Amino acid sequence: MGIQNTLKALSDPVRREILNMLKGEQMSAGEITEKFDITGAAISRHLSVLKEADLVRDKRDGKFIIYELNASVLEEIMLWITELKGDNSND
Amino acid sequence: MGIQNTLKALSDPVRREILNMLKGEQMSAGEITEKFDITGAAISRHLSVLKEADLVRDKRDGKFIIYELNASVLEEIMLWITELKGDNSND
DNA sequence: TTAACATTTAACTTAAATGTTAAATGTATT
DNA sequence: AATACATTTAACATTTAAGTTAAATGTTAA
Repeated sequence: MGIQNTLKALSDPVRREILNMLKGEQMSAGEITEKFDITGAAISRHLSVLKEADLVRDKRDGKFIIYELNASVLEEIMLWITELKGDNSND
Repeated sequence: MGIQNTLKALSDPVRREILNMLKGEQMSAGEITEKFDITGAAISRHLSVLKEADLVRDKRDGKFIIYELNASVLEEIMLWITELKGDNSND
């Protein structure tokens, strides 16, 4: 994990869009794929990058694999940025 | 500009380290280079990526080119993350 | 157990990113 | 003006990332 994986995952626009789609609701890989103009295989790899970064969680539901957002990892990024900005009110 | 450039710039560990070094003080390209095990040319390109993303500003001082942090761009990232996390207290 | 469907994994291609060395640019010094 | 110094830019090699198609895996239903 770590900030490197997280920022790498966030640096791709398709992956950011996926995260945004998962904000409100859980979705299957197929539903996610429908929203893009790239193949399911490509989406699947994007999902695995997001999973690697722990930005999403997945679970199987019958034929489908359902993805949900895990935004808690982003706390670390917030912290890194906050420190960089010199807001050390919590040092 | 935009979130894409910013996150792309942040996704490299050398560039993040540069930003961290610039947190407290301004530094010349040469001083920055000294801290790494890669050539000045490589650092120079990293600096230009950071500049492109408006994460740093530069100015010439005689023979030297001095870099300083511009953390204000990170506000946008904070906002994006905040929205993703569903903290819509400011909608 | 076979067929159909959903998703992932593998093999491959292409494009982009990172590093190197060498040349170019700009400033200072003599 | 010539040399030295600081930095950037160009040309190139290597690695990494993102996409494609095809094969593999896992689940459901006939």
